Amino acid sequence: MTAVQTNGWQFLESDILRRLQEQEWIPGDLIPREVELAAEYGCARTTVNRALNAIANRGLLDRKRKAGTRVATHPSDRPTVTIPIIRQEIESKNQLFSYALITREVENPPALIAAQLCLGSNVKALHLKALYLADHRPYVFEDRWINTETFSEALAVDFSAVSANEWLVKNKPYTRGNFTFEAANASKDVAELLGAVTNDALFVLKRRTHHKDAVITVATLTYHPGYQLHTDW
Amino acid sequence: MTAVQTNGWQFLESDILRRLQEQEWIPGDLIPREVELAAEYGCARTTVNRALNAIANRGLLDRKRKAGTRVATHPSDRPTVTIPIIRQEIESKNQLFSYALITREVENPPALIAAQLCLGSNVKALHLKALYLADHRPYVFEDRWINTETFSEALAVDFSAVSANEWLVKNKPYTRGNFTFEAANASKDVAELLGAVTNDALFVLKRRTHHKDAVITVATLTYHPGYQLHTDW
DNA sequence: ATTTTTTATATGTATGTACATAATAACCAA
DNA sequence: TTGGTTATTATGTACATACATATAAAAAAT
Repeated sequence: MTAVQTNGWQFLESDILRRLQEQEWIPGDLIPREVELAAEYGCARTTVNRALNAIANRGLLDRKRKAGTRVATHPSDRPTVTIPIIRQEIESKNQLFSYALITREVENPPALIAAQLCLGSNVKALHLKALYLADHRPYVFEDRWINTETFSEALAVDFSAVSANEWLVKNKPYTRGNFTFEAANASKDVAELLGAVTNDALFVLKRRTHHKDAVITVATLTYHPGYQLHTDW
Repeated sequence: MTAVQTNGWQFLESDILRRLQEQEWIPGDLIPREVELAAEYGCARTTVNRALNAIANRGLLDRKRKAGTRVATHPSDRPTVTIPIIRQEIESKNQLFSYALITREVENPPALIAAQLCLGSNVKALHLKALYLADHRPYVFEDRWINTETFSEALAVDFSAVSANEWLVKNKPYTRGNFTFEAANASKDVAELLGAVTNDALFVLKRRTHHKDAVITVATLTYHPGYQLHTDW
């Protein structure tokens, strides 16, 4: 599947991965030292170092100074789930992307949201509800709160044309945060919006976005029935 | 939040990340060349190379020979969702892990499963159903098919004591495959097993595991109501 | 104008060397 | 034994250097 890399350190990487797969060394085992592998492969220790580090970054090797390099004992699956910008996700399926703002209010968030936004009580925030559509069919419903204390620019933006999702990506890139995936039964309101039946199981993605330690926004994305998030590893 | 790295290339990495966050360069921009950054920071080009590559691996920079290094234009969120071994996941919450095999049959899989296992029609496979418990409460229900053509050793294993999950990790480590996350309404049977109510929205994880291009197993993991998969990035 | 060829150049990779550092292992003292 | 000190050593990092390679941009040819 993966093309052969004739590179050097990349060849080394794939060759050592092969040896791991073939269980030449089993989990917990100490593999040969860098100098030994360098001799075996006829290359510099630097090159071995680079290859082993690449594998260790994937979590398949544990490396410690002086202790040597061991085969990881908990080879937990670490697939990288790429959560795309919604527009990109839809357009990559060759479907027409569209977006509809439902409500835009400046109001007091419920306590839980306020806590997540690190807001004091009785501080208002910007509350957006919007629907993203693929080929005019509901794709995902977004319920978003934006912290206007740390992020007052948002108040000046009319999110009817540009989605908060895209606007934020464009104006506050390179932020961090966290995600939660879960399943939830559709409420009557959400079911109506998504063309679902009340109580349908829906895939829900909650995200909280920071920018330099300040919480910018929390969003709950409720996907249409049947949505699947896919990943290889 | 992140500790300051005094390392060198790691300092460089975090400093360049900072400059990205502060939008010194915006998406699409060409950032200074390696030699220029090396001069600016007073280090070798090798060091800059390492730092920039680390950032590019995260997807925040796009690098091309001769073209230079640009700030990525689609900073899609790429959190690494670590899907732990179930035992580890439970024990890391300081809960008691237990496991119960429900059924173990060698039988003809339904067409869809047969296709996923790359099996011809009328070829039997090993079918396991099991329940994983945390503090004696149902945690996740596993419905697994194992390809006994590519993986005949499994037939000799009695999965009543060791879970297929753990046995596979131990005996066929370093495999690859793919995942699908979705939400599903609980069937009557599954609801009963998981202590849920029929129709409850449950988080479902489907995985297909390969070993050197041969499909080993497909598994559907249905989590207890309220389960959340969490990740930072 | 369009296509092809050439050139310049930024990143990619490899190596030898040197020193730093973490952590085991060996040693010694109580 | 137990506890603490020291020596050893495998990996971590940095640098100078050299050459490879993709490719954008310039030059030449059509």
